[in-house]
Amino acid sequence: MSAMAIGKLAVIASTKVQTIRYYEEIGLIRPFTRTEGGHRLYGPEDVRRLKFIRHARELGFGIEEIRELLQLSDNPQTSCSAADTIARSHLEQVEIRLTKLRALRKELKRMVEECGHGHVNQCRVIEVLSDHRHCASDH
Amino acid sequence: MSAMAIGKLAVIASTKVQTIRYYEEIGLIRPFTRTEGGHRLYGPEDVRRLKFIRHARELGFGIEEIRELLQLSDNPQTSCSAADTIARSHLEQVEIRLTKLRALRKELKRMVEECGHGHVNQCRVIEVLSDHRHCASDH
DNA sequence: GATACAATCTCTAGCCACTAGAGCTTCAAG
DNA sequence: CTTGAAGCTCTAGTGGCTAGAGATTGTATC
Repeated sequence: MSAMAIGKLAVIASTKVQTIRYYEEIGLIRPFTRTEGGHRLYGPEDVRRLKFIRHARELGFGIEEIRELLQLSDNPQTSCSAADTIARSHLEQVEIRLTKLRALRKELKRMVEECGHGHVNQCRVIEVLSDHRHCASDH
Repeated sequence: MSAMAIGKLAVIASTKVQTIRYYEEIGLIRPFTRTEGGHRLYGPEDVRRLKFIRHARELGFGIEEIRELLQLSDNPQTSCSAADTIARSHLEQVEIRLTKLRALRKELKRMVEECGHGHVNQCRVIEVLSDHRHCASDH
């Protein structure tokens, strides 16, 4: 009785219909059955699975990482260490991105603060972009 | 005498040859001439231009933003305010990304710190991913 | 039961910013 | 003059969707 069409699943999991079909194409999720006419039908388990996927995507995990995590959660007996490894390495990547982004912000801030508000030929924005040596920090 | 082939330009500007050809395709940079055989030839002005592009890319500017910035730097008489606007709005985007990334890191940290190191059925990593409500902060 | 219309179906192509490779031609050193 | 690196064009692939065309199905109303 709880079977639903793709549109409803999309609303529940805050996804787009096309995205669900895309996830099916790449083998992340499948409707448990179809109607005679070919419409996909999903159950509560599919809702959980799709929410899992979307949440992991929000946290920045890539599709292949998610595929692994799904496999793990499908097999509750397996050791937690694989999931831990994936999450840890993902965290590392985030730390790296954060560091880069902070350096970037610093540079951009300096750039706009020093903009002379005159003509382009005195503009620090253009000048800084023209020559890497004007940068205070690495990036 | 300072004319160089695409390979040398690529080395000087720390780019790949294909990337330069791609930039040409989308109209960011053009060789000032070609050899009879069709090989691209670049001069010092092209080096500066490509470095400008690469540097802006490193700072996270999109191609269309760079296209505008290039136009500005090509016309030193124009007002600086357009460049300023582009840089400022870019800075804003960076701030937003930073905020999101910090929330993300927090969540990931909590996730891996609470991982029980047992089996997946008690694993916080999987559990947190399974349900958004386990998250401490928005993302 | 007929009709209207929303929802779904498949298939193709596009986005961004490159990157990689096939198969051919040109250039420069010896 | 030969050789081999470097260049050429063209096509296709990456990730993670998103959008649209044109056909079909499902469902609510009369």
